[in-house]
Amino acid sequence: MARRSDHTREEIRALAIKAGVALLSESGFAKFSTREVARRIGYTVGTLYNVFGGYDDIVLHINAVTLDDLSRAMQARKGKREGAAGIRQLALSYLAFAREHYFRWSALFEHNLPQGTPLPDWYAVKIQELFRQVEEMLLPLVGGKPKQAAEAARVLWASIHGIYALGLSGKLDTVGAGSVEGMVTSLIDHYLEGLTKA
Amino acid sequence: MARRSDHTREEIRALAIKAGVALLSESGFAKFSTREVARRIGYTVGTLYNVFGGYDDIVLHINAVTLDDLSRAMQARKGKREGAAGIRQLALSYLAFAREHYFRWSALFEHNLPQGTPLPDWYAVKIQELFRQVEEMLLPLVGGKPKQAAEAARVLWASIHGIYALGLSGKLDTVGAGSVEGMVTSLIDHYLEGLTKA
DNA sequence: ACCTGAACACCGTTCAAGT
DNA sequence: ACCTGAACACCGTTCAAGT
Repeated sequence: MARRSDHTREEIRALAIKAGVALLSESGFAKFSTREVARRIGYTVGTLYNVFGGYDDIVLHINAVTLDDLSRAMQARKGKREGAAGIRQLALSYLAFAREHYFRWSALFEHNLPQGTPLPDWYAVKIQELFRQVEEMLLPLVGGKPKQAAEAARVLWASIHGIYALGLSGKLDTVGAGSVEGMVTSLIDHYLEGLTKA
Repeated sequence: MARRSDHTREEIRALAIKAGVALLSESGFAKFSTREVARRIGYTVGTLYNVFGGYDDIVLHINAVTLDDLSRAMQARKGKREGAAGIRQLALSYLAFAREHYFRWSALFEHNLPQGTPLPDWYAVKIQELFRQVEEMLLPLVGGKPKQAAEAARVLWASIHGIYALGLSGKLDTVGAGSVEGMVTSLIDHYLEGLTKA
C-alpha cells in the first residue's frame, strides 16, 4: 500500500479544505469530523495528520476560507454609501452572509483553541481585514483619527456580532422585541450619535 | 446487578448536574462528556440516559445552573447606582463572572441545540431573568416605557456580550485597541447618550 | 422497577510497516 | 518518501438481561 502520489502535499491540503467547507455547510460544526473529511477526499485520516497539524489546524484553515468569503461579501456590497449609512450597509452584508452561510459563520465562534493558545498570525490577519473595512468607513466620522476609528470599529463590530450571535441562535429572548435588523440599526444609529457628538 | 436505589431519580439528576458543573469548570466544554459525568457520580451512562433526555438535555441543565449563578452575581453587586452608572456596574459584574467562570460562561454559547430546535421554556425563563435586571435599570432612562426598555436592554446586553465573547476568546484583534472594559464603557456611554437624547 | 453491561457506530491521534 | 491500516483511548446512544 501507500506511495500513491496522486496529489502533492499542497493539493491534498486544498482538497481537504474544500471538502471540509462542504461538510461544514451541510452538517454544521457539531457533526464536523476530520475522519469524514478524509473519507470525502479518498485518503486516510493518517494522511490528513501528515499534511495538517491536527484537528484545530484543519478547522482554522476551513474557517479562514469563511473569513475570506465574508470579507469579499462585505467588500462587494459596499456600494457608494458613506457615514452611518455605509456602516448600516456593512452590517446588513454581514447579517446576510451569516444567514446564508449559517453553519460556516457559526463555526467561526463555536470553535475555540485551547485556552491561552493565541490565534496564528496568518489567521489573525484575516480578522484584521474585516475590521479594516469598518475602520475605513468610520474614519471620516471620527475626524480622521485612526486610533479612534480602530477602537470604534471594534466596539461596533463586536456589538453587531453579539446581537446576531444571540439572535440567530435563539438566545436573545426576542419575545416582544424587534428583529435583529432593527436592533442593529438602533445600535449603530445611537452609538454613532453618541460618538460623533461627544 | 441493578436495582440499587441508592438514590431517587431526582437525586441522581442533582448529582449529575453538580458533577457536570465541576467537570465543565475544570476541563472546558470541548472536553465535557456525559460518560465522564456518569463516572464521577458512580453510575453508568445508561442511567444518565434514563434520567435525562440525552446529551443536549444534560448540557442545558448544567448551563441553567450557570445562568442562575450569573443572575445572582449581577443581583448581588447591583448596589445603589442608577442610570448609566448602574448599567456600567451590571456590565462589569457580568464581565467579572465571565472571567472567573470562563469555561462555564463560554459553554453557554459553545453549546447550541440542533438548528430549528427552540430552547425549552424553563431555560428561556432564566435568560429572561437576566434581561429583566437590565430592563429594570434602563426603565428610568427611557422615560418609563417598558417596551423601549426591553428592546434597549437586548441591544445593549447582546452588544456587551459580543465584546466580551470576541475579546476573551482572542478574536477581537485588540492590537492597539483598548481593554474590553474600556470598550464596553465606550459602548454604554455612547449608546445611552444617543438613546436618551433622541 | 431500576440499573448494568455490552454493543453499535462513531471520534482524534499515532505510528509501524508496506510499497 | 508517502500513505495505509490498525491500534489506542475515547465518544453518544440504545436496550436486552439481570436483580
